[in-house]
Amino acid sequence: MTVPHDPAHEAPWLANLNPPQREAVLTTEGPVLMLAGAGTGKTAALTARMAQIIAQRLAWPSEILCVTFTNKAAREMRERVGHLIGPAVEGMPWLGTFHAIAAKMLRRHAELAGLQSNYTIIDTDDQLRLLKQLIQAEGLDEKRWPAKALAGCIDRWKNRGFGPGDLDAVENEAYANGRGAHFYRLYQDRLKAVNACDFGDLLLHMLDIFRRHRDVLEEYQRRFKYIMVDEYQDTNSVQYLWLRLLAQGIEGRRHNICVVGDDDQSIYSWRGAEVANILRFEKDFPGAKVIRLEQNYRSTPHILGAASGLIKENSERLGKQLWTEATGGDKVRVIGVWDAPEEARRVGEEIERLEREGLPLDRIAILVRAQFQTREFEDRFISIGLAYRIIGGFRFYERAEIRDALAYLRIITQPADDLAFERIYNTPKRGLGDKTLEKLHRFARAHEMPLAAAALAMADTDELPAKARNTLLALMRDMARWRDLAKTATPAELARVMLDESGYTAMLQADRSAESAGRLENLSELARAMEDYETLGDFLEHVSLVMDNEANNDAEKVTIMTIHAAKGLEFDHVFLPGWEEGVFPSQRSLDEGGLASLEEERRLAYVAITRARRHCTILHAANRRIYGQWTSSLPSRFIGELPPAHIHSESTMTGGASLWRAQWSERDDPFAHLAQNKPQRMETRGPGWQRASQTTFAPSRKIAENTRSAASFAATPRLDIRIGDKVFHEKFGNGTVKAQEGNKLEIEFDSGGFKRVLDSFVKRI
DNA sequence: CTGCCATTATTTTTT
DNA sequence: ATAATGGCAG
Repeated sequence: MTVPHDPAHEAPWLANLNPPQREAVLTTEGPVLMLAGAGTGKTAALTARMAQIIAQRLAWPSEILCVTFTNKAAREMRERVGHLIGPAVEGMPWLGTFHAIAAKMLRRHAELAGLQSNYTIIDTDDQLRLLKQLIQAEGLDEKRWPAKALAGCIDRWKNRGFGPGDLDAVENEAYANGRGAHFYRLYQDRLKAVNACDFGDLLLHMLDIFRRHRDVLEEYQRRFKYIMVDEYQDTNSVQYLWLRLLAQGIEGRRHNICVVGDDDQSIYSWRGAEVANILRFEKDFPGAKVIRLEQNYRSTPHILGAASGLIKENSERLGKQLWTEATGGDKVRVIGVWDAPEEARRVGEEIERLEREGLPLDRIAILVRAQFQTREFEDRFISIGLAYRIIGGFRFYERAEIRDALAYLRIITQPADDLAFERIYNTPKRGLGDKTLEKLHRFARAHEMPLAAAALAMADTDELPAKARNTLLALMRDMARWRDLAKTATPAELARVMLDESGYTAMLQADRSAESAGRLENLSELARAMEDYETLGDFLEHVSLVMDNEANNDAEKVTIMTIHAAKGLEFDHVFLPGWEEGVFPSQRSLDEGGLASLEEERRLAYVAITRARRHCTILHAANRRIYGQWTSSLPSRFIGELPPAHIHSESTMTGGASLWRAQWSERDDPFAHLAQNKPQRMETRGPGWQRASQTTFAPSRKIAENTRSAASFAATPRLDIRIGDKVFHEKFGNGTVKAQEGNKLEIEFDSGGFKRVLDSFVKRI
């Protein structure tokens, strides 16, 4: 007995929703555009909407298409829907990333794209190698026409939904004087020949199939009664066309598509995302209901005020006014410092203060514009023994040793995978070189067979020197044996055996360099990860689509990452360093993108500020080393655009930021003497200048002091490590423990350095 | 085929 | 400054 509108009998997923959220959840029929500002609970609304559809029996879970951009978002969504409606989510096969869903469809219809259903998804590494071969084979100068440039073009074309035949004259000119389409076609043919496709192909092939095979398209149109898309402002053209085909169609039925996004958080246009997609949604789907989520549940009024004031400078907005019921809170702090080392020092001190006040480190983040900025903080935090983690940079599955191991696995499941063969055929070193590979290629091409088959055939001829022949024969025999083993062993067992018998493990063990211990560790981590998979195919599908690894959530650590990586996250306290012209907004975007990319930088700044829940601290330095060159810099224009009512400025230089700015405009380069390392002239200046110069030129003493303070609230020491032990550190390699104080160790590294590090960062060896 | 030296390019990143 | 790639000599 359901009583409508009676809160006591209301479905649990409707509780705690505000009116617009509720409207978005209850408007299940017809097109819906949900404009959800930062921190306004869009995921809550989206998951509730799914729960509503399923619970009201409007559709089975298998009849809902729900697309996200990242695996993380897909995981979170699945988890939250499961929380609301129970185990029925297990039956949501079409909740996932664009690529995962397209890959799944393509496995079913591979033959329509000229592939077999067990096609390989290649990564950018393989892609680049393949392109290089093509460029070489065509006799092009790779210096003049780099493979990277071609890869970039192809990527762009695929993002826009262009096949080799769809390029106009301008696009065709973009590579090798009008041979763009030619190379694009060669590349596609080559991929087809090795039964592979790249990431872009997953969507492009499916789009092509939908267009050419009405029956396939209609099957999916009938199946998907409801379509939901997260982060719609990030969709590129193929994704848009793909969605539009699926959402349109069937006569007489409502287009039940609901997209969620925020035009102010569109920060991926350089990757092909088209904000225009969200801006024209109402035109694409006439009668669309537009719902604005504007109540922010994350940040304090000052933080929202600062962010809103900044984003107002942009044109081309759909417009939203964020508000909050929260009151109080501190203003956004803007701090000017002398140089980048001081910036890192300052942030380190602030974090130590917060830590003493009881704020867990994992609620603090440092968000930077570009990866290179992380270094300064990393160095500083190592020396004061502050626990941090850097997100981004090298991902697990991108490491060379992991890729090698995966290539071994790929060649087992897919003997025609030439790219995998090339990758491992001389790794570890077997004495096989380019010459032999070239002969294999020639033979393979002549007989239209994969490299592995060519190797087997040539081992029986006199085409190769005896040594190479024997080596190849041995390798092929190994592969045959592993392929046999694959039938009975679990994927993890197979991996361990292969790495062992191929000599790969031995190669790393013999390598005494700093990284080899970590590489071995990574490989056993890989084998461990494989335990979760029944078949090798499942595992390989997983790694090619899910490149992230969510393993290091263990200890409380400060997070350092790029603003891009922080999108969708929130932290109590956020530090935003490097707000200087040329750094943020970045020089490159100012140079090449004009107003549009400046606005994207501003949106990025908006995303950065809105990550903060309670406190936000912006920093800018007067001097910074860029590409090894000391450069003076001006505070970012974005700082000037923050409403004064919501910020509090301070500076380590006399007179604060305003005076510093005034002095800056008086002369061409007041800091030039510093770049030339002449500290003596500093004595004649005011106390602020002295302080700045002192911290710049005599950092060692200060570091020593701070190190003490950091150790004073140290945790308990590790009992398994004592002085004299050999240990391994991810960044510095092997070393010997010279001293132990709390959880800090002093280690003399084999590479020659003497460092203080946290004991949780080292392993005993 | 391997090791060494020189040249070069250094935003953001998912899938 | 720095790391990573590529060419050339041994």
